[in-house]
Amino acid sequence: MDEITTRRNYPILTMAIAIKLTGLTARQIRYYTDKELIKVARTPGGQRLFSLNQIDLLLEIKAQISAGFSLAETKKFLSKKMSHPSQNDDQTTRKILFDELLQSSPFGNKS
DNA sequence: CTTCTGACA
DNA sequence: TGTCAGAA
Repeated sequence: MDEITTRRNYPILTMAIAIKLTGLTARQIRYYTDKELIKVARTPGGQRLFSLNQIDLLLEIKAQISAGFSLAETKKFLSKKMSHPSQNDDQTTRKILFDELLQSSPFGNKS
């Protein structure tokens, strides 16, 4: 596991930040974490702390729920996602973004 | 002041 | 899910 991955798993983000970054309500975030859709870290005082990766998972949960999936289905979906990290790593993502750049015109034909 | 839990609508 | 109370 490289340093970047380790840092992206550092749990230091508060509820307030998670709310702003995901657009979800505190109620929803607590509900999802309680349902173990994702397991978050806690401060000695019991406050939830999220890592960048967990914020990302929250966004995926939001997308799944918005798409009409149940919590149970979303939970399975995330489990599968976790078991196939190679499908979503940086190299793959960068190639996708690069290919998209190649497809757009380099001559600013769109205003 | 912010977040947590449990509970009721 | 929203919201309220009481505690941390």
